[in-house]
Amino acid sequence: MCSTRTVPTLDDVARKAGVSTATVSRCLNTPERVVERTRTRVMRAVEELGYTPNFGARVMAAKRTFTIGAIIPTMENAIFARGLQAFQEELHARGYTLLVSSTSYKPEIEAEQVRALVARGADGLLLIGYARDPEIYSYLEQRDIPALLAWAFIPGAEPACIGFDNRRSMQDLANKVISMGHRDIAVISGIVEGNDRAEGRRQGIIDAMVENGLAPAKMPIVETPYDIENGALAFDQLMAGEVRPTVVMCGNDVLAAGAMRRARELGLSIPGDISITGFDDIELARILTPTLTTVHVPHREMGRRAAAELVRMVEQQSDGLSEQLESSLMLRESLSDLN
Amino acid sequence: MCSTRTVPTLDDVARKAGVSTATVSRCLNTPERVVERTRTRVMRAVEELGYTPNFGARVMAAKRTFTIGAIIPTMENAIFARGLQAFQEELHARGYTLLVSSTSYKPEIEAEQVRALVARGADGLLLIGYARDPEIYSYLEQRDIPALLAWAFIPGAEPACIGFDNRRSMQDLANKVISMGHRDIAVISGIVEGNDRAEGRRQGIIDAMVENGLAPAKMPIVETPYDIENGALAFDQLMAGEVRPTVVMCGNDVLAAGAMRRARELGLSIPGDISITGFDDIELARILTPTLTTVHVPHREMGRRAAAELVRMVEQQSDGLSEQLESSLMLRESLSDLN
DNA sequence: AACTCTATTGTAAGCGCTTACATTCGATTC
DNA sequence: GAATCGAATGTAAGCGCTTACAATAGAGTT
Repeated sequence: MCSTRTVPTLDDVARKAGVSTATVSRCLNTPERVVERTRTRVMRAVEELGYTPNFGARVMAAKRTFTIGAIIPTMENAIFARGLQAFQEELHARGYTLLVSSTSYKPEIEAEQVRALVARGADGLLLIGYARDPEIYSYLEQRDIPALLAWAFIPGAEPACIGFDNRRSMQDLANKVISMGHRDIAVISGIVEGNDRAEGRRQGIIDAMVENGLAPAKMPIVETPYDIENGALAFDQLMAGEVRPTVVMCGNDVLAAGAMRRARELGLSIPGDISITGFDDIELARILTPTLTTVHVPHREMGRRAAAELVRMVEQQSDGLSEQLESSLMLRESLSDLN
Repeated sequence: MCSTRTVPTLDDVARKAGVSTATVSRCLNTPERVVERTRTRVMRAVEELGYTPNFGARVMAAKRTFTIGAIIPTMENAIFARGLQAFQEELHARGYTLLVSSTSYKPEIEAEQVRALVARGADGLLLIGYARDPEIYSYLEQRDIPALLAWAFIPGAEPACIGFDNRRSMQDLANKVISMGHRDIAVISGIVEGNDRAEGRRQGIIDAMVENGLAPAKMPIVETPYDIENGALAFDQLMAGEVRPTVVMCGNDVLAAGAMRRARELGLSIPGDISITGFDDIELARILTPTLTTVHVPHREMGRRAAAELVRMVEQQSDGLSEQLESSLMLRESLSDLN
């Protein structure tokens, strides 16, 4: 009750309970190896002192923390939020704590964050996508820290990944768009450098064009950071081009929302004057007017599975098993059928 | 290059550079106390070995981590995202690392997360709002860990807070609504228990009614967790009531988005048939159709200032100075003037 | 040249915990 | 009652780092 302002240690507990520090430690870590009578005595001392183990010391001595780290490009938009929430819930259910940190899409910060998390004792790491400084991978390998990649899928890749094929998914959507009679496609892509997901999505559109005998070289592409405002700006640029596209395919829903806002501001009707598509199927997609045609990604599922697999890796029950999830097309109002 | 699979320690570096461990430690922590010639030699050894300090050991010996922890109710919606991003950026600029963890709005998890973060060496903590188990506060006090509360403002409160007056802000909006001729107000509130912000906002509406001679007792209120789907459901409930409201005031923008979606699904025009208001002014508010009338909260500003103040507290330059930020009304299309 | 004094470096004692190994304790068996 | 054996507990050696204090080296002084 009275705050002594000095943090109790294992020793204090041991002294108070009249046992050795080893016994206290065992009560905390392997209670079944301590006889009930002593255990309750020790636990009472723990309670009364308000003792909490010193984590640093614990890590140093035991090398296990039950902490998983996740490094995401940004917390600012909803793309990762839902998957991460599921990831966290699943980890919690398995007795692990999640610590999250973000890079603001700056690759040079990522290495720093990885070190920070590892240094703070993360038993395993969740990273987004593949593209990153190879030193990060060798660092993790040297430290023997298991890592799992999410939001991407590349068969047979190392480290293991759980996600979907961004390229293929976007290609499916583009095929659909083309089948609906669209020929003049414009693209608002996320920044491709250092972002394999954005790259894959852009490439998927090109694949579809080639597949359908269209010339991808002429296709206008604006590359811009993922946020609403930039989506709007990019839309402006596209409208300033020579050929007015019949559809603007966006690298994600956030860009699409920005594009839609600007279209409306310019007095263009969607999908009457121009169609717009997104990617991710975040909640946004269903509350926009018109509702957004996009690619649905099973974020929660991905988060949950990633948690399960990463825990398995940390506990040495798996070397990292990649898993591909299926995305699906969500055809909604923002895409018109020209046929 | 060749991974030895054994992590180098201070000792290894010292041996390789032909100096004592103390000198290596000094090179890393107080380089100005080491003469240049030795320093470069040591640094080369560090490089070649790929040495990174063991954090646990460091914390244990030095008791400083340059880590700040933040515990937020959820990562899943955008309410905290922007402020947190700003918080993180500002911390980074000051040489601190941010670790985030979320409670999924479950109060009982919060204590656990606080311990987890403190145990992992957080020098200071950012928490959201006031309402929480008092034990958390006494725990932090005992450990002497500075904490700062954000997203709320209560003058003279302890610990210090940086935020805005939720109650007063919502009252301002409600006054505006009433001044536009609305008398039949319905409310979709967030869960009030354990959430002082939701509580304050709801209360602010009541204040305004009283102030304007309306009877708050008759006002229909639905209380529901903050998410789009629940906003939609709550809207249904409200529409099933006896008196059809002319306006639905929502506890935040996310609930408002859900309400708007459902209104549209029911064929109601906004604001023709019914007005809707939100709170927070997240990006969503401007891309909804119609655009959402809401209360603008300076999230980035709040994040930045919180970071600055918390660092000051951690570095003992402040005992925690509360700061009130101003919110402002954003009058947009979703609210109609009945006059 | 002998002597101060300061800047640099080294020595070694922890920080709080886990765990291998040693010891003790009881119960069981003969 | 002595011997045996497994379970419970204690002892103590680290884990990798920081830092107070001690030792040493150089630079100035006289």
